[in-house]
Amino acid sequence: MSPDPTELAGQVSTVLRHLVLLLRRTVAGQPVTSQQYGVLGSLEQGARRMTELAEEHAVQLPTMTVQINRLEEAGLVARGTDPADARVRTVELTSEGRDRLRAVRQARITRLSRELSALTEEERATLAAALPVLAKLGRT
Amino acid sequence: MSPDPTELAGQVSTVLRHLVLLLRRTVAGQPVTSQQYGVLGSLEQGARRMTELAEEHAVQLPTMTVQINRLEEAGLVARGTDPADARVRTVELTSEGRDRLRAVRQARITRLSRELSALTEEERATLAAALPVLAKLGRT
DNA sequence: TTGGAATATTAGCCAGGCTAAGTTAGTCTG
DNA sequence: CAGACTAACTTAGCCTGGCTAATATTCCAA
Repeated sequence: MSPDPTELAGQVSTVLRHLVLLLRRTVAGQPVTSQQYGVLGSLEQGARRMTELAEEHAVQLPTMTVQINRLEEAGLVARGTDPADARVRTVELTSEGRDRLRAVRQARITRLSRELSALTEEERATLAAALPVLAKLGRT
Repeated sequence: MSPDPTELAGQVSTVLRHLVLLLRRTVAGQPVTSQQYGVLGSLEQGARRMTELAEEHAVQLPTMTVQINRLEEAGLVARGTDPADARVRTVELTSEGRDRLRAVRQARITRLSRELSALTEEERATLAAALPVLAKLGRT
């Protein structure tokens, strides 16, 4: 009813605050942290190089190095090399990493589904309609 | 068109990932961190006690103690006492803290407004309609 | 009046950011 | 083709922001 950008921005801020707190509660104490989960997700389609991962996660390269170190120690990913360029290190899922990714994703979707089941059909439709709009934000 | 909870959950996950990354980019390098901003926001209506703040931010008490220490050192909040109970410490905004809060909030809303202006009127309406639904999530 | 509960703080740990500096490998130029 | 620059990554050292466990203090109730 009131698509004035400034007023809407205030409302979005409020809801965002709610969602951020919700996420924090949801994420605490999982078998992988949400950052690790995100990185594992990036590897699902195959090996990636460090720079790609860092860029995709909006993080500096050294930060990603540390993340991958931890995932490697945990046996969830393995480093490799690029035969065409000896400078680049590749990273890929181990089978254990793939299993873990699947399990965590399943748990997340289950939890979210439960939340969404508590909504009415109409509310879900409203939410579904808004998703493409949310996906557009920040692409500017 | 497809408000099946499980399928919707998958889509929500994807969008959530996008929004989290967007937030991270947006928040980096601000004059106060987003946590500090959140705490300052909690103090806007007046003094609060430590336990209240910790609960509201879904954080353990020691974590809040450290946060408040930093904000106090920065001169943005001041600790006080409750005359009725000597165990409790209260926290309130200094005038500098209030100014800072206002400025950061203004900057955030401006940035968000700019994002939202790039959408069509219809997209904004769709988004506005979904906000109450998003606000309901996690209240289960 | 004493013992347990409530409120905070301190100390010490870990994850996850950052920059600066170092290493190794590719590339380009004179 | 040698030397310099660039690119890809890692290491080191710092900060924020979580956590638990241990400590003061203060309150309250038996």
